[in-house]
Order: sequence, then structure tokens, then C-alpha cells
Amino acid sequence: MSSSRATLIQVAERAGVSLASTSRALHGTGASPAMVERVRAAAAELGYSPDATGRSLRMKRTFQVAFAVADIGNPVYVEMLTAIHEVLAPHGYRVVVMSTGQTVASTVDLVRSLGSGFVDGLVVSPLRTDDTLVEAIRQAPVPVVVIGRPLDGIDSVSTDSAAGIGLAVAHLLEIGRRRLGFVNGPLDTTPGAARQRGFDAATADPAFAGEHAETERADDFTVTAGLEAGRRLLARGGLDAVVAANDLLAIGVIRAAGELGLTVPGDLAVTGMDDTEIGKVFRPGLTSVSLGSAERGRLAALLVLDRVGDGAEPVQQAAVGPHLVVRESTAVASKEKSAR
Amino acid sequence: MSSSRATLIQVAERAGVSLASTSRALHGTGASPAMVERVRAAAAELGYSPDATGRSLRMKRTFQVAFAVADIGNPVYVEMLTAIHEVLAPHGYRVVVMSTGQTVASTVDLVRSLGSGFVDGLVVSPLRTDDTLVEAIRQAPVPVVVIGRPLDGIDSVSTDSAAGIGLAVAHLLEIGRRRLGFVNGPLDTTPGAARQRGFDAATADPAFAGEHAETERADDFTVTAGLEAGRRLLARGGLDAVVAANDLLAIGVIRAAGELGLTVPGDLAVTGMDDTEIGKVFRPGLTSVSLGSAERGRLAALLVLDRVGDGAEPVQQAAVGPHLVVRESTAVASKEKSAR
DNA sequence: ATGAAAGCGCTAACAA
DNA sequence: TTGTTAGCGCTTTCAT
Repeated sequence: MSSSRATLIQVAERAGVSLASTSRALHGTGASPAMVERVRAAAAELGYSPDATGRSLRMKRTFQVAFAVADIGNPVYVEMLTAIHEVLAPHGYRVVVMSTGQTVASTVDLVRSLGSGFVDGLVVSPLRTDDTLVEAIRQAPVPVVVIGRPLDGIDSVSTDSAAGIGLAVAHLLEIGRRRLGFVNGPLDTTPGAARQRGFDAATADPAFAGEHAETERADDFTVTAGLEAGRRLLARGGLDAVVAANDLLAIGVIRAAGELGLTVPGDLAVTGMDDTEIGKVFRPGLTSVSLGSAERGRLAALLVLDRVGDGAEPVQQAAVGPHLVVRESTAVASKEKSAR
Repeated sequence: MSSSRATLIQVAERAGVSLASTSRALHGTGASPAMVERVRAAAAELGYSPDATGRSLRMKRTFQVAFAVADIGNPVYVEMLTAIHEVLAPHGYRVVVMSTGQTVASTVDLVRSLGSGFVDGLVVSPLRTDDTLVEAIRQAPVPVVVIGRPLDGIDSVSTDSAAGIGLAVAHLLEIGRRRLGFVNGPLDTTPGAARQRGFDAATADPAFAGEHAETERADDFTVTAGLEAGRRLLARGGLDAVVAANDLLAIGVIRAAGELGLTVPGDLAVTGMDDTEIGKVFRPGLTSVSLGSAERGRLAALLVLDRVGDGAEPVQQAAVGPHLVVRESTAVASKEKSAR
């Protein structure tokens, strides 16, 4: 940590030209080659680097975008963050990570705090939504892009997780499973509600007619909660497949199956959702519905970038389709590899 | 996105008092109750919220701290980020995530960019280090805390990963393994070098005298690289245990073992390092050396917080001790659970 | 092409 | 306790 930094004024004095010319020269806008040369040299000698705060105050742009989620430790959000950073950084934007908290109220607070003008835009993926949040987002002083359920008049990047659950159910039917369990997370969350809707719709479909379907709800979208819910669900017996609302729950269910001596996929086929790294390396490899987390992050970042650019376009609502990635946890012919 | 926000001046006019009084009233410093009341009311009516940029310019503090790593997708760094955010947010600090890139040069650039004054401090965990980086950090215009190898005259939070490898080796000897393989990542990285040193020291120890030890180097600290290195190592045969330089490599090694028909821990005991979530849910549960990632993040955040506060203290070098977490991948009596 | 000067929103030193 | 005023570092009119 050394002495305080050189300012533009000092560079100007050093170069023996005006402040305005110095600024112009450094930006290459309307300055003679000689001037540019002179100023560049002076700046270099002083080790000048422009002050972001002064610049921001004047330009009314911070070159920062916030990304807010409830739990930055969740692999899905990590993927989004990575993608967002990859898009934004090359454009000179910094990424500020923030927490929405678990409640709508705290998310509303977060959105309101944008009034302090520390970022030019926000990408947020709220776990829970209500009218106050929608209104807060509409009133927000900077562009907000929601990753999640599309909201009226608000830019969003969504995916159809309900249809995604449908994909999983269809796949299980196709490989001959008939008695399905569904392990969902909390129903009062946006993803929880959507996935439940998806499961109910899929099992109400004529194609599923007459088969068995039941739901067990986990307290949270975690492995531990999945394990507990899995135990409750499987203890009742009679299932040959479980659809889990995300990969972490799926892994919990597989552990519960193991405790009961059930093999996966032999006795029980299991599907997850989100297609996370963890599901890829897990044994058995987890069949999962990809919701394109990285892609959603990428699109959301592109969208804010548009908005902060100028952005009087109409509301943008992008969508990323779900797709199934089949792995061992739903393999048709179960060849146990561990035998020896 | 609504019309532009109210400024302090407008609040002052509305309240019919001076700008300074308004500022003071809002901060509760030296203002009469009546004044506070009046100003509060005016601010509320206008929906005023203070502008972070104006404030920063004046106070010369941004209330932001940067966290920079090579790969924000790595679970270890995610844990650090989470911990850092948890410490900093309650103190009113925002966290900006940045990338060091893969090379020392890009990390140096990152540190130099702090000259733009967009953060009050930096927590960085460099993959590679050299004199130019050390010098850049020393010259940095804001406090920098390094998570990694302690560097002369620089605040740091370190851990002894070499000793950590020693813990793993000792544990394997204790459970009767005698022919050890070591799968390390790139040697030109700080962690790679330290872990190699740890393995070499542990296997040179008298306690290990006469036993077998060999090293295989992976291209990267990933599952895929671990799988490839594991194949090469295990193809040569004759090992009863493998120490991996991190959890991802360990999982790769276990997969390689599976391909060769080796059971874990029956035929081959495997240890990882970092004690990540992924190792906890993996089957078999992965024995791993915890390096206290979250704790290191927490301490680093506390350290920058101190520094940005005032911070003319001497150089601070905190350390977090490694400890072994034993799970099934090194179980003594291997009871195969999958049998059925 | 260059210079002079205003002003972004805020806090703090100083005066009253 | 309150008001007046300077100024943080920068970009950008406006005049030359």
C-alpha cells in the first residue's frame, strides 16, 4: 500500500496542458497526435490510473452490475455467476454479489437499495415472489433482469421447469417405470411451485393413466433434506422410480435408497434436475434435466448489458428450454459395476 | 425503472434547512431532535436514498472489497466467497468478484487495476506467485490480503497443505496401506508445489521407511484430469492407496479405479483434500483433508476489515491448521454395501 | 484542436 | 446547534 495516487490534474500539469485536453487525450477523442503523445507520457511517468469514483459520479455510471441470489453456495447459482462474469468483464463491468435473503421482504429491500446507485443494473433470481417485489422491481432506478418466472413488464430469462419435470416423467415411463414418487422442495418457492405443477400435469396426462404417483416434500433443496424426504417416501414402498426436484435432492434420495437396500437404477430409477457437476461425477451418474443455468446467466448478462447501454426497447423475455441428460441412474439394463 | 432519484439538496430544500444540517441529521451526528425529525420526514416524502458514488468520492471509501481467484466455479473458492460475504455484508461492505486469470501476469494486472480505486481492499488467492506479483501487492494502493502461501511483508491467511498431505499419508499407514500413489496437480502452482513437498517429506520420513511411493501428475485440479492421471498411475499396478491433491482429483482416481475393477476402499484406499461438499455426498464418502476454506475466507475478510478501518498494524499472518476427515474411502474393514 | 469552467452528490472544516 | 462553502476526480459543454 503506497502513497496516494496521481490525479488527472497532476497529469495535466506535468504535460503542461489543460485538464480538458488531458482527459480527451487519454480517451483518444478529438486530440492531436502530439497532444496524445505528450499526455500519455506524463500519465505513464506518474503511474496515473483514472479514478473510478470520480468518473462514476460524473458519468452517472458505475460500470458495475449486481448479481443477487438467496444462496451463492448453490452450484446452479455459481454457474450463473460464472457465466455472468464471463459476459460482463470483457465489457469493463464488475460484478457485485449480493444476497436476496430467504424472504420476499429482504429481496424487496435489496431491490430498493439499488436507489443508492452503486450498480448500473441487477440480475436477480428470487426464490420467492409477490406483488410487492414485482412493484419494487418495476420502480427500480436501474434495469433489473429476473432469472426465473417471467413477470409482467419485467425483463426476464426463464426456463420451463414444469416441462422439465415432464421430460423426466416421460423418460421414466419410456424405460418401463410405472410407480413414481416425486421429491420436491418447499412449495412456497417459485421453483418448488413450478416443479409440482409439472409433476401433477405429467402424471395427470393420459399417457400416464392408471399408474401410481405420489409426492413427498423436502424442507429444502439440499442433500440432507432429500435424504430425509427419501426415507419417508421409500419407507412406504411400492415405487420403481423417483423424480427429484433438483440434483441435490436426487442424491439424498439415492442415499435413502441405499439405506433401504434398494439399488439404483436396478430397483429404483432416480432423476434430478439442473444437471450440475455434482450429478455428473456421482455414482451412479445422475440422469438430470438441464435447465441451462450457464446459458440463462449468459442471456441475463447480455440483457442487462443492452439495458445499461441505452435500452428503451420493449420488455425482453428470453427463455431457455429444458433438456434431459440421461446417465446411469435411469439405465434400462442395470449392469452393476461394483460386483467383483 | 423510474425517474431520477432525489438528492440531498432536494431534501434540504424540502425540509427548509441547509445542506449540511440535512447531512448531519441523516447521520445522527450533532443535530437536534427537531432537525432530525424534520429532515427524516422530508427524506421519506421524497423517497431519498443517499448516492453511493457521491459519498465515495467525498469520503474516499467505496465500501467495496474485491475477492479474486482464478476460477470462481471451484467449490473451495465458492466456500471462501460465501464466508467473505457473510463477514463483510453486515459491515456494509459489498463484495466484487474478479478473476486473477491463470497467469501471474494477469494477476499482477488485477492488482494494479486497484489503482482505479473501485474497492477499499482485496482478498486474493493466487494460483501462481512470483516476485513481480509480490512487488505489485506491496505497492498496491489498497490493503491486500492473500489467501495462500505467506509472503514477506504481506497480510495472509495460510494453511499447511504440505502437513495436510502428511496427515493423509499417516492415516493410510495407520490403516495398513504400504504402497502409496500420489496424484498431484500442476507443480508450477503454489498448491501443487506445496502438496508435492508434503508428499515427498511424508514418504521420506523414517516411519515410512522402505515402503513404496510414486507420483503421477494431472494437468489440472479437475475430475477429468484426475481420471486420466489415475488411469496412468493405476495401470502400473501394485498400489494399495492413493493420495490425491484435492477432492476432484480423488474422485477422478476413484473412477479410474472402477474402470480397472478395483474396489474402493477394498483394493485401494483413496484420500482427497479440501473436504468439499462433493466429497461428502460422493459414494464412497471421501476421506479428505480439510483446509478450512470457509474459515480462511472468514479470517481474510476480518483482516481486510481491520485494514480498511485504520490499519497501521504490523503485517498479519494468520494460519488455519489442516485436519483429516475420515470417511468410507479409507475404511479399515471394507464392508461392501452394494451387495445384494 | 485546445482551454476555461461548471458540476455530478456528498461530507467536513470552518464560521456564526 | 446550524449554515456557508470548499472540494473529492472526473467529463463535457461552451467558447476560443
